[in-house]
Amino acid sequence: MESSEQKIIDAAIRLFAKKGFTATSIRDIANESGLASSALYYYVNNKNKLLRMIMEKYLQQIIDVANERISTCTTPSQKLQELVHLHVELHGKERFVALVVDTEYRSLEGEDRERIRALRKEYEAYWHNVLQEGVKDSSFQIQEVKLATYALLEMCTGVVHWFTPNKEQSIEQVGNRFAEMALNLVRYTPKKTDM
Amino acid sequence: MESSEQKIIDAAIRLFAKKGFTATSIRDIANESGLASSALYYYVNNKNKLLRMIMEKYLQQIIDVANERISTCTTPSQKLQELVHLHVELHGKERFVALVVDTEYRSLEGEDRERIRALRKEYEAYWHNVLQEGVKDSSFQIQEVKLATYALLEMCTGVVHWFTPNKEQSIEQVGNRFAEMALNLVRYTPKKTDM
DNA sequence: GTCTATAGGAAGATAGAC
DNA sequence: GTCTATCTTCCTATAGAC
Repeated sequence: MESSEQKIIDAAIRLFAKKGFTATSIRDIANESGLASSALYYYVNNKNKLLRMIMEKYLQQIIDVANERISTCTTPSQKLQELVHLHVELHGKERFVALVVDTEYRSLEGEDRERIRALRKEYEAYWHNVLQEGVKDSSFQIQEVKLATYALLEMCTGVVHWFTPNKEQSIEQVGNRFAEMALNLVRYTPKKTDM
Repeated sequence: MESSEQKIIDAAIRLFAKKGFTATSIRDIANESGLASSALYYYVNNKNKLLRMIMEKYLQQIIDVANERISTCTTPSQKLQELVHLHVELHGKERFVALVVDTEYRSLEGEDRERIRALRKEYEAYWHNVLQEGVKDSSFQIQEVKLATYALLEMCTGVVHWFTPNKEQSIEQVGNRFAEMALNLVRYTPKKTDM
């Protein structure tokens, strides 16, 4: 049994992803979730808070999982592969919410915007630190860590724009290929102690 | 002396990039370009045609330049570097219009959408073909050309999301680094005849 | 070409009944 | 919790004067 609140959130994610935040009206969300438009205000302060709530939950989730996955790894190359797999698979499996998080930042204002910005920075720091670590122990050869961070993040985020679930290729397979490409990009060379 | 039509287009690009297509009203564009809102309809059928016009012009431009640049190259690695430079620099220099082209596809409908889709496919084909060529002559080692195409395109397009003009790093320098990373990603190994 | 004025509809949000 | 009804504001687009 799904709660009305969950129905509203799910409907909002679908519609925000398809039409965009601004193009989606409160009435649209109400229709999609089978309620009157006024009923939404029982659960949500306003449309902007609904967007913030969706983005915040998703970002907190990916941060938590990233943290957990990395903590079990010993080498930078393992960590990078974990990050790529997580990011790619989440963007392939939860495409709607990922699309909303990636494209609707500009629809936020003031405090909401700052909060989401902070979470993004926090997540990006994981990637940056892993690359830095790999440069320090010479398993990666990167000219500019910041540029490589952006390049890798954008490459993996982009999955959301072209991947559609199909039987020819699973998102896990895409994750494998992307992890390989990521290691190539940072010029990974295994250390003797890794083998 | 700038024409009213050009003022309208420039204002629309700025506003679409900043607030998004749907969140930008005809009145916003009119204010930004110093005209009454009704004056816009003298030049433009409606808001949707304005978006199509902007996207079409930009895409046709990048296709034409890509075609021209590639035609003077002899090896796949040269071609790939040219494509990366062009894409990165255009996304760094014309950030507003690039952002509109990259994020407002979903605001198009019907024939407009199909037209822009066709142009995107046409442009992506250049990248795909260059990678395929490199695989054939063994200068690139790629597992799946299609995935590598998407990875590279998204990585280069992403520049628009984080680059801001500054004196520490020019967009040309970013282009150089990205070209290096692209060659790493495809496992480029120079052939004897290249040297 | 550009204006003022306005038609006609849809938006976000609230009031108050049940 | 959920509804119907409604307020106010903003939207796209057009009419018609200059």
